Amino acid sequence: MTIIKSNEQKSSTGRVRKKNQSIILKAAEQDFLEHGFKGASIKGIAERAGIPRANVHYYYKNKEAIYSDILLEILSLWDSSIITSNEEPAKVLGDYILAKVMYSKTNPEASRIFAGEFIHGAPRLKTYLETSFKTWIDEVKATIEGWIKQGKMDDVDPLYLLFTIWGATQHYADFSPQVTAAMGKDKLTDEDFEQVAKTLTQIILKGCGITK
Amino acid sequence: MTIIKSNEQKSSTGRVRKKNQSIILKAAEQDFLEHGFKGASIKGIAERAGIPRANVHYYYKNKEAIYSDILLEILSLWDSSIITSNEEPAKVLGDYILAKVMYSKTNPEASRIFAGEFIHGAPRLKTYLETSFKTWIDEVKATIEGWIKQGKMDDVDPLYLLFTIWGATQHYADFSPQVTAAMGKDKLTDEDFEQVAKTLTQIILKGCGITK
DNA sequence: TAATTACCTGACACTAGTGTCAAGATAAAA
DNA sequence: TTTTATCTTGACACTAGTGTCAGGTAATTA
Repeated sequence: MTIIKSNEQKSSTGRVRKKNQSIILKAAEQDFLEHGFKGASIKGIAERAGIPRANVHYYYKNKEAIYSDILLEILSLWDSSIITSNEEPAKVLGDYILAKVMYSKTNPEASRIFAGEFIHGAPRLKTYLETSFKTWIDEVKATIEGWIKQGKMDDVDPLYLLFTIWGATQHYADFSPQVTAAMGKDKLTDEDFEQVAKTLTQIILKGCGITK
Repeated sequence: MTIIKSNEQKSSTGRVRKKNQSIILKAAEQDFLEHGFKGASIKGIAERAGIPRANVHYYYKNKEAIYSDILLEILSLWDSSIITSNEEPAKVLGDYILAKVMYSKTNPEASRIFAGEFIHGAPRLKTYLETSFKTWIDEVKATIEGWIKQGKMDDVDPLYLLFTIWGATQHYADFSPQVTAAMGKDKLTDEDFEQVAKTLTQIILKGCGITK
């Protein structure tokens, strides 16, 4: 399997197909989340989805095909929060941090599946990392380097800055049990997430010497 | 399985036992790393270790028992980097960030297994999170709150600060394929890690208003 | 060096999971 | 309302993985 292409559905009007695929994908996401790719099973997914296993096989050749569909959707979501270069650093980075925190709040499952992929060596993301990801990175890097040259912020390695933002924001989704244990609550509230974004923005902007 | 206690070896002089357990654990760590807990198999571990499966069963009742041993060792490592309260914030936090970055460099496998545990809901860490972890957190929280009261740093939620440090430092181990892809190299060098620690310390200390 | 204890492993009897297929049921199009 | 394409599912024939045990071999200890 090599991401990028997928969704090679048997041509059809869809409808029943669409509904069932969605049920299967939802069940699969849960199973992958709990057990990881290797640990998840079509059997388990079928049971969770409440349909016979053979029916899952009717829509998806195998586990890889299901996972591929899920990963593809996650990637499109992940990429979409883009840094635009026309605004001031404070605005751009602030927006980006907020978007990332909200992503952790709204799509913790996606974040975790994505993280799991990296933890296990990202065997299915090689091409993605070499293509669209690399392009995106290079653009952002150039933008930030521009800011530094213009004296709009301290001389901070753009990549380390990005990694810091990613690590700090994704942490709330990926390490959720640790976070909630530390905070002594079952679940973070909307206000908690807002506060996280605010604090993080404050630390990082100030830490990079961005005043305005 | 409920962490905390383990290592209930059949009493013995050890030696052959010790050697073999170490071989098994090393192989198991790799297998867990690649496939996650559920995805790893005793069969796979035995093959990787180069011994018959029945021999693995001689030392370990089942997969849980192996995993338990590994997790226990990781936890002891993780806890050990402690924040001491007698020094100035700049020194304490700087040391802590450095220690965390170096942990990511030296023990990426441990970091990833630990992360995997959280991603999959941390079913085996519940007691840990409620006991030693919680105690540690509360102490550190008090220390940082003390610094804030003394005006040694900005009013930043201690927990959010900690999460930021964890997320940012662990990122280099847990998301290693993403990091290397972004940086365009196969592996981070010692200098890279030093630079990471330096940059991170700079951002976070300055970001929290710690000047000295 | 004999006796005891620790270690090793092939073989067995499972359970879990996979992928395919044929025959029927539903839905859509003609 | 046929006819045709889509969908459904039990059943089959696998492969992968588990845990135990008996009868050995190698180490230790007396």
